[in-house]
Amino acid sequence: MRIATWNVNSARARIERITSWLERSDVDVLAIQETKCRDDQFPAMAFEAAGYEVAHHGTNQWNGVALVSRVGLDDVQIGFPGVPTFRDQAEPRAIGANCGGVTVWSLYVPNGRTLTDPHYEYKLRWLDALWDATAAWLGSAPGARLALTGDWNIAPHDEDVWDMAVFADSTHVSDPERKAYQRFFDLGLSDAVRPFTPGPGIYTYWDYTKLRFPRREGMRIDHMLVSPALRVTSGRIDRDERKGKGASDHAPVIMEIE
DNA sequence: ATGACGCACTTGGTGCGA
Repeated sequence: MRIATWNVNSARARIERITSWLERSDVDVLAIQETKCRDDQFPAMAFEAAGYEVAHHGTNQWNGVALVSRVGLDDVQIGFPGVPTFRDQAEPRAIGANCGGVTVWSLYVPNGRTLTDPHYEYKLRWLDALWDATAAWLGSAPGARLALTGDWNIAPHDEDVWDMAVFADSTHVSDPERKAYQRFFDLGLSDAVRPFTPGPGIYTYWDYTKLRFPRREGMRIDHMLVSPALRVTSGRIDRDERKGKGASDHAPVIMEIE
């Protein structure tokens, strides 16, 4: 089974590019982040015409997550237990479902903005709550087939950004964020894609500004974490999809599992 | 070549992104 995750930066603005990529890439399940629309605005029919079932969770122009699958889409969960709020608002940042026997989550971790912004504290709370939920899932079902995929908004190691000096005192590379991410490995999860795409210089996101993409100045912040029951046979980052007019600023990340 | 931000919105300035 082939599973992918992709922050598309608006589902509506990029729907033709997304469905074209899906068919070309022979992907069974795609976890989407930043759909930037309400449920009634999500272009579900375009996915259905391509043979995929659709589950979307979006409330306004911000955030928004979806799962599309051609191997089943059952037991859809909107948010995870204990998902935190920001300024008393529940944001659409997590959707999960059973896709062909694998519980796949599409996750859009809060950005954090700056180290002193309330959004940063929210980001850490959000990650802790996701960890608690994951620990509970794996605690009750140690053999669970689980994939936590999405835009984690964390560069786990220094080599996951092109220049650490540029990110001094920025989010995405701070110790608390990296520790919050590393804790997931304590649960037995592993990075499905990194063994197949060793760095340095391997990224999943490039800023639209300052010629970051052609200069190969990016960040590795989109990750797929999998439970021990999943055997991963390959992984890749589709850098070509970042090329050309109308690209998202993130590239799709793909894994193949048995 | 892979090229100089893009998307959304009670729409034209502002919020957000990383």
